[in-house]
Amino acid sequence: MKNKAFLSTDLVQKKLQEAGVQPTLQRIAICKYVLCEGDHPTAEQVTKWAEKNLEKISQATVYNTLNTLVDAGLLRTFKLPHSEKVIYDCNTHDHYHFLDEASGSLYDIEAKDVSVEMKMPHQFKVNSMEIVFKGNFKS
Amino acid sequence: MKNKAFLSTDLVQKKLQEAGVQPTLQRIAICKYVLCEGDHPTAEQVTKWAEKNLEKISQATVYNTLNTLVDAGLLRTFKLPHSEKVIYDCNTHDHYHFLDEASGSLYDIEAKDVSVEMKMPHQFKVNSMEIVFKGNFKS
DNA sequence: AAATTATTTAGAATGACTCTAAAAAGAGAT
DNA sequence: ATCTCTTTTTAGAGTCATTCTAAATAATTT
Repeated sequence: MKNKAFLSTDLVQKKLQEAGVQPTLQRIAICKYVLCEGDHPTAEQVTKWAEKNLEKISQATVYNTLNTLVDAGLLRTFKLPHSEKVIYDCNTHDHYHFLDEASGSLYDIEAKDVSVEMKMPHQFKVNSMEIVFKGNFKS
Repeated sequence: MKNKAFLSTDLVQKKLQEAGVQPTLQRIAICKYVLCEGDHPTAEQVTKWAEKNLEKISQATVYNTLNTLVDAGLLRTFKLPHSEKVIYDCNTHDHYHFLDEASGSLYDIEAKDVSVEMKMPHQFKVNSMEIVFKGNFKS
């Protein structure tokens, strides 16, 4: 399911610069995780990973960096009903989510694979939708 | 849009008893608001209303009462992406929501008025969906 | 290398909500 | 009504994810 290419330091650096973000040590490291390895991580998971993979990093930097990446359009955020924690998503295309209720795992569902028909009063002009499918994933 | 019947004290009391909840003064009052007058209120809005309509009420009682009503099945809760606050919904039937992005107003969308077609891999067994439509409501 | 600007950091602050333990209110039996 | 026993209510402390603050550090420009 998770199918992300490894990104070299150079490539991450380039990505950051293209997005107008100064590629600092901390940002490059966090990007390597959230843009590749990480699968819908929370700030807590990013912090745990960063503490293992960097000499030293502060909680605040993790949040600062994630917010910077969101502002730069490299990440998106959302929350699920069952948790207070923000989830960071490197898939910035139009898509929805499937939550496996047994494991808590999240899967991306492409917008093109879902069609929604609405017979609602014409006063409602819909610009966008957020959909969370919940159920069981059987591999 | 808001189309709720007035509920007398007696009726509220009966509703609470049927749900197995002791009808105290505070609970009856809060029910009158959340089951009738209130439109997708937050705890903050319930507190504000309660402070005007009761001699005295504590923040904790508002939360206790709302949680009791949720446990009793008289209310549902959810959150919207743009706010940290829990929203209390007296519509406990299967339904979705429409958020008017200009005003922040919420409208119920009946599940029967929406049909969702999914062409997703068969490993996904969907049990339920949460949908938030966002756009403009033009009355 | 000095000056200017941007980033990182520790720790305090925030905000919505929950917990704690004591006071008050109800319910039931006598 | 009165005495238990249980349930609610309450004020205030606590929690948890996240943001803010202001000082230290690093990077970039001059």
